[in-house]
Amino acid sequence: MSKKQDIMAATLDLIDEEGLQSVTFAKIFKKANVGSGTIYNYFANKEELVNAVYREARLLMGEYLLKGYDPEASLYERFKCLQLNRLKFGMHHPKEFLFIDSFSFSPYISPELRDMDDAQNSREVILSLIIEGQKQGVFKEMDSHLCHQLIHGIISSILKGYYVQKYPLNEIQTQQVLEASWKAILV
Amino acid sequence: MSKKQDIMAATLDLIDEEGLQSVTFAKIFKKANVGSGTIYNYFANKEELVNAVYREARLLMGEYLLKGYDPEASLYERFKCLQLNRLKFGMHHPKEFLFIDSFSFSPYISPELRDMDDAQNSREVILSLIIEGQKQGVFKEMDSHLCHQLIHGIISSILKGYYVQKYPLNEIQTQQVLEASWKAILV
Amino acid sequence: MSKKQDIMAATLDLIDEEGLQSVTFAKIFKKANVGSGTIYNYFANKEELVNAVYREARLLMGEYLLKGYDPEASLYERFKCLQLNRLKFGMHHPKEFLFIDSFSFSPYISPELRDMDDAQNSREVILSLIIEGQKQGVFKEMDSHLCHQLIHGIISSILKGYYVQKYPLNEIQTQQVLEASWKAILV
Amino acid sequence: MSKKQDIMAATLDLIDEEGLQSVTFAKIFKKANVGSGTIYNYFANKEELVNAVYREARLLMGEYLLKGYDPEASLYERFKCLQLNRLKFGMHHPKEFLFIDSFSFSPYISPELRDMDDAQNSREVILSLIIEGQKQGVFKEMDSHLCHQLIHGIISSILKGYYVQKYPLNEIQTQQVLEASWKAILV
DNA sequence: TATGAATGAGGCTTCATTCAT
DNA sequence: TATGAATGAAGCCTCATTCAT
Repeated sequence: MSKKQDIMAATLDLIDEEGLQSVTFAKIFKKANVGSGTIYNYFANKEELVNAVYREARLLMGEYLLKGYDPEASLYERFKCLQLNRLKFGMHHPKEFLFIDSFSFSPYISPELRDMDDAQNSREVILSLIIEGQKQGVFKEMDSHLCHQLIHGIISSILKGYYVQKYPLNEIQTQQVLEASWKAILV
Repeated sequence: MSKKQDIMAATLDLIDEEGLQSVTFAKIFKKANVGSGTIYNYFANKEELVNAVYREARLLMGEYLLKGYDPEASLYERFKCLQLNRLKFGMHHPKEFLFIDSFSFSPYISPELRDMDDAQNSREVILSLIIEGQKQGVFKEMDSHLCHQLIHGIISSILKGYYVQKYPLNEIQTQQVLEASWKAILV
Repeated sequence: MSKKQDIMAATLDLIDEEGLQSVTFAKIFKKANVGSGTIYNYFANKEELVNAVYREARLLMGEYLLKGYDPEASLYERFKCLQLNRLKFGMHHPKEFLFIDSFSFSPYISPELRDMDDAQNSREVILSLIIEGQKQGVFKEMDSHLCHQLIHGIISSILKGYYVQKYPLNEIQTQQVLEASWKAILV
Repeated sequence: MSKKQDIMAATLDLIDEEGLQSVTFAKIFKKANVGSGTIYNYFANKEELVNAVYREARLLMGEYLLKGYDPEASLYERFKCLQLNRLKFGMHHPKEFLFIDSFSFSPYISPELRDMDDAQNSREVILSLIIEGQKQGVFKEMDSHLCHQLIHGIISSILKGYYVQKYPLNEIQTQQVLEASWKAILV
């Protein structure tokens, strides 16, 4: 692994372990096993480092969200695929998920980055699906962004409870969550 | 207003405006109009101050959540009351809501405080209501904490979108959100 | 002496001893016997500190240059007074003189400060005197700024040689220098 | 041009543009178009580099000062030649002149180097000339080093004013300056 | 109780220097 | 000889905290 990747991985680990506010360069250098000046060969300052870590996490998530998405499948199948992908992403990449969730609206993250297109523009896919479902009379008529926020929020919230081990998230709970988010927006 | 309250109010304002990570004592002193030593008459250190602000916000929320709650009302009425109270609290106290939401799982907040009982123990009320609904066969059988997290998460997520003005939250949207959270957990 | 004055005195001493480029905060704090943060109660940063030291030195010099100046005295008396004052200032305040001489054109000193009026505007007095002498046909006709630079430069140069003990500067040498600068610009 | 010369030229340019205190190796490497390690093939460290640049400037000046010097010419002619050479050197090699002037008494330059003999020992020539003039009763009796410093100082000072465009230095001003320095030391 | 000058540990960053290629 | 990624000592500066008033 390159020094640059070492540094970024150590940064994400530390953010997850202690929160961004307590991540210092000293901790990063120690964990990444690099000299204190090495980071400046790759990042102009701390903010750029954090933004780079954020960008990488977003790219990873963007890839993940559309895994196995079949535009020809039924509305229900497509909905479940998107929601499951998001849930699985959070379960398999907790550090990335929490970092994105916490800092998307932090002043530490530059606005352009926050609004970056995910790898394959998953947001657009989900919004289209919502509008399609509403046109078919399957989903309740409401502001599409409100609807998006709603089903997205269910996944986020469930993941946060899972992280602190409020409950397990096995196959059965996973299905319950997907069902709940589907039913929430039905007519 | 007492100096203590001045300090706590200034702290919450600053956290809301700039994020906890960039709140310094110097800014608090300036905004609260007190001398730099004054705080130590009330709080042993910065962590205690932040925890006190957190505790106050939680107490305020706890009060709010059970406003107008009638234990004799129907399951549906009681559910709607609790969800609406949470939503209204977030709308009327955005600083408090966001602070609680962001820092409930932060290492900055002591664990005992995070798990504190609200003023009138609103969490217990909600959990009881969930279990009651499940026993009646109205709510789907699932882990009650999962269920709680689910309906709580819908409100939180909707509020965050509202704060960044993704959509309005008038009477009609409010009803849609309450309906969605109700339908999400029906059998 | 106040902390602020301690800091400024230590800074000037260090500049004299080691040159501005090697003056570090650590050295200043040690020599001034103050904590490392104390300086920021008085100066926003290192540049402001150095500029403040420069301003003080300029004010001191400005006062000195017009000491005992009698506008009614003869041209020769007035010329000697100004030149002697400059020489005496350099002999009695070598640190201030060298600092001003070295850094007046350094980017470290802000342009407004460099062009500040001395206490009683000694530069104007000298220039007037030069022009007056030229009108009387005593001084050679030449650009007044060139003439000013010439007689000023003699003093500066003589002082620098004195500082490194190339020669003594007793009463006799002093008179020789004043005579030389007077004769240099006669018709 | 060799890499070594590239490095030295870049260093002198940068010292002239920004002052020694802000010249970093990174800037030198960039301007000289060499790799960051290359310098260490030629100079053990930064101080040696700066001293080498200083030595080169001094050699260049030493050569210049005795250009066209005719030991057989009259005292006046020889004096004018030496003074004019110094003035012309400063006008044609401002970077070298200022660097020498600023750092001759800086702790950055090693004492041996500061007192180095110029290529053809111009200092000795000037001192001899002064003593000769005094013996002839043309120059005023005074410490020869004081006298040397005096006429040298006039040239230095005039050049510094010229660099900041206080006045032009055409044929007429040049002659005025030479005359002034001659008259300054006459009996 | 209220103040704010003083403190110093620790933060981020720079930059001369090394060393493997 | 030429390179530049890596280094870490040391620089400047911030800020929570103390203490004399």
